[in-house]
Amino acid sequence: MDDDQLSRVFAALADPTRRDMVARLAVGDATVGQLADPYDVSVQAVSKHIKVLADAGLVSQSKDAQRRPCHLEAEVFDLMTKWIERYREQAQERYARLDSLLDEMRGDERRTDHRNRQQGAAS
Amino acid sequence: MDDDQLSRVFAALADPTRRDMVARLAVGDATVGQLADPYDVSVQAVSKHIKVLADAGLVSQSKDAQRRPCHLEAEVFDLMTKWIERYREQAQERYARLDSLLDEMRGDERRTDHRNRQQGAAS
DNA sequence: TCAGTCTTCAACCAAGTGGTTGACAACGCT
DNA sequence: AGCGTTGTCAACCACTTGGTTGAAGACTGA
Repeated sequence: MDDDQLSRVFAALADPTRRDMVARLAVGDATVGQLADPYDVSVQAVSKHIKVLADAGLVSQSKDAQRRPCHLEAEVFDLMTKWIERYREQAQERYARLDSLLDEMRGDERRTDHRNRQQGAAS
Repeated sequence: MDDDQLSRVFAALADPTRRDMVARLAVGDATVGQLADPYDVSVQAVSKHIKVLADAGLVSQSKDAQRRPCHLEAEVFDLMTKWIERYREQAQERYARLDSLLDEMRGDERRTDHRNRQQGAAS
């Protein structure tokens, strides 16, 4: 199921430390130790983070003696982008359609009224 | 600051049920009850899910008597897309740069740290 | 072979998450 | 006023998660 991977990818990127690592890896490959360096957490914790990223398919690891260089897999990003774009466009399209519809009937009551939304929690 | 919201957005979309709701809301606004209908979980659970989506800024709620119609906020998707695109492009760019570089020096070993990956195991 | 380096595995812990049920606030309808 | 509807809040529970420490596997180098 593709859905499952999508969940893993989103979950993986929900953590700021892991997003940071992705940013670091976008610059170039790095070993676990090199990735762990900037943070003051244990190497084991970083190793776990990498495992999460790898399970999501965002990162792959190769072997270099004891080292395990991490490499960013760019393709998986497409999976996300596709999902996002799909619903963003759909929503915006609907928005536009609605605008013209409201423009037409101006004052008629449809059972869906957008427009008067009011964000509750804004800090 | 912004980083925090990005975390919330990714975390919100890591749940398949919530992604499903976003898909549903992309078609048109819906009340909590309408959103809860397709799933066999309690309305309270759905209410919680919506709260998560709302906290992430993906959804807003308006008032219609007792009802709380949910509305998809398309703008926040851009935040994600921007983040994703940034690192995807960066990684792909690096990839291309590396390819031509390797093509040039074919076997020469540079001491520029991030160049020495072994990349033995591709899928 | 033996010490040192790099990484992962295993067990554990505090905090967070998705689910439940019960209570209740807010509202429309008789 | 009283009832049914809609949604949220609060407390609780099982499970996951991000962190820790300790041990061990895999490899290099003397």
